Parts: sequence; structure tokens; C-alpha cells
Amino acid sequence: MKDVKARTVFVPPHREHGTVDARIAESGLRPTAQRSVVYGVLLDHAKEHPTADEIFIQAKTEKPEISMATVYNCLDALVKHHLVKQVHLDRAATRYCPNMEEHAHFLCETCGEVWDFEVAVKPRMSGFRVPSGFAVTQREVNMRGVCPACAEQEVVR
Amino acid sequence: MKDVKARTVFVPPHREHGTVDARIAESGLRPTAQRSVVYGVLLDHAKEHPTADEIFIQAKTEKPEISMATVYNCLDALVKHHLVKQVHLDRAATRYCPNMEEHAHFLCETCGEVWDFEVAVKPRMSGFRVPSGFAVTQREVNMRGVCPACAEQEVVR
DNA sequence: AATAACATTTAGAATTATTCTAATTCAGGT
DNA sequence: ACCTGAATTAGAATAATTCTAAATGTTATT
Repeated sequence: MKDVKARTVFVPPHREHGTVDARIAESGLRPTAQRSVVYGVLLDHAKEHPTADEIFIQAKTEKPEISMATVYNCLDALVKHHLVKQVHLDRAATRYCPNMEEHAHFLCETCGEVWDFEVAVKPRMSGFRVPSGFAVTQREVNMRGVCPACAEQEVVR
Repeated sequence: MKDVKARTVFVPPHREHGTVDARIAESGLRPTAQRSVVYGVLLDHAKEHPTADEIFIQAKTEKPEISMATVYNCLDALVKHHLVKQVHLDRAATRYCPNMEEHAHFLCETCGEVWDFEVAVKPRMSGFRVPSGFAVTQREVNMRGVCPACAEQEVVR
């Protein structure tokens, strides 16, 4: 019985066929065991935009010897190689986002959770006057407000 | 001679006629000496998007007894009363911005300076799909890249 | 296969921005 | 003048991140 359970552990799609390692390698980075775990954890929890120590806690379940410093090293490497983005919406711990598609972030000011908002129409943000001489390499859109769950609670209260 | 110099010290326009205090009062906040100094300093240095301790250093020249804790308290109060915005573009110290007009921020990834980009056309950012149930109260646009001065230096090198 | 050269990981110390605490000072209303 | 609550203060505490130096792992070279 135990064996069956062990054999049927859920493996998320991107964990199959060494996809994680392949992506790391494509980015020009050597796919070490630690980097794979860190990137894998982040891909599994993309929706939650985890912080370094949330990633650390999860990574430890897969690789108990991993250290916090390594989690930071790996995340830095992944960021430098454009596999992952840092998200800074407030002064809380940096959050990490492996979704490199163009999208906006929404911060719920009540519960602190971060959500991805997808693009419907390609936004050009052309409304902004970029003075000549400035080379823009990245744009980001952030929104703040109240998420449905928190709005609900406020009504109750 | 010294006297003449002393009498011709530059007083920025918003420092005249108690404009700073008036704005603080309008926001619903009691205009204390410390709040006035902090807000005044910030208005004088809006372009630089100063951090709390840059503000502290400057504020000390006007009011030597002021403490760091007070600078943080004042800034928090100003933020809560919508006279000032916090700017978080990276994990560096929080920057403060007294320009409450709709505008974008540009972070030079080489020198770390922050610039304001004004709006030309009212941007609606309507390209983003805001799922129903989310109440958006604030939007911000951030850009990253290289500023003219740093681009120049790179060419030289 | 052994070795040198280099990159990565590790634990723990150090740093830095910010928040907290408790005591003191200040301002406005009686 | 006095009371009450708000604001300020110095310094301690906290939390996230970075640094350091040693150990380990990997790749290239012979």
C-alpha cells in the first residue's frame, strides 16, 4: 500500500523529462541540483509569488541539505539569466515570479497577496513620454486594491 | 558682505506663505514643525526621490534635534494622507515621491537613479484583464533601463 | 586516471533598513 | 494652569539580505 502511494506521487508537468534542467541550460546556466530544485519549486508555486524563505522551506523538503545562501544564489542566477523576475510591491521580502510573459501584478492591501493579471490587449503604455536618450528595457504595471476574498470579509465586518 | 549673502538665501516657492503647512493641514494632518520640515525637504528634492535617511540628513540641517524615528513617522503619516507616495523599484531603501500626479518611474539599472516620466496621453492601461471582484485603487507603471548619462559612459568604455 | 583551475555550495557572521518600545515633550481644549 | 491624547525621541530589536571564508563539486588538461 505504501509503495503504491509512493509511486503515485504527483509530478507536475514541468518536472517531467528534465524540463526544468533544460530551461536552466538554455538560459546559459549550469543546471545544478540546487538550481533545479529552486526553479522547480518556484514553477510549482508561481501563483503564490513566494519569497526566498518560502522557497527555502519548500526546497528543503526535496533537498534537506540546501542552505538559505544557496537559495539566494540560485534565485540571483535565475534572475540574471531571465528565467525569473523579482517583484517589489512594498518593503516586504522580495517575491519571485517565474512567469516571464507580459503581465501585471495586483497587491491586495488587506491580505498582502499578489495576483497576476494577464494581458488581454497588448498594452503599449505609449501614454508615457520617454525622454530621448533613455533606453527602456523593461516595463512593469502594478495595481493595488482589495481582492475578492478580503472585500467579502469587509462586508461581513 | 556676509549679511547680504545671508539675506539672499534661496527660498523655494512652496516654502513661502506656509504652503507646506497648508497642504499638510488640508490633508487632515496637524502640521507639526517636524512634518513641515520633512515634507518641505521632500518637495525641494522631489526629482531625487530621496530615501528616509537622505531626508533625515537634510532635515537635520533645518532642525538638528529631529530623529530618524520621527522622519519615518512623518513619512508614514504623509503617505497615509496621500501627500506622498512610496517607491519600491528594487530592494534598496524605500524612496519617497511627493508628486501625486499620474506619472511613471524609470530606474537606471546602471546608476540606480530614479526619474519621473510624465504622461502625455492619459494612459488607461485597459489592456489588462482585471478579474471581477478585484477593486483597483491605485496603478503604477515602472520602467527600467539605462539613463542618458550612463549610456554615454558605456560608449566611452 | 590524476591534477589543476574554477564554480558552486555552505554555515554563520555582518550589514542595513525599518519597526518597536517606553519615556518625554508638546498642543489644544477645558 | 491643568489634563489628555498625540507626537517625538533615543535606542533596542527585528528581518531580509549580503558577505566571508572554507569545503565541496565539476570541468578541462595532461
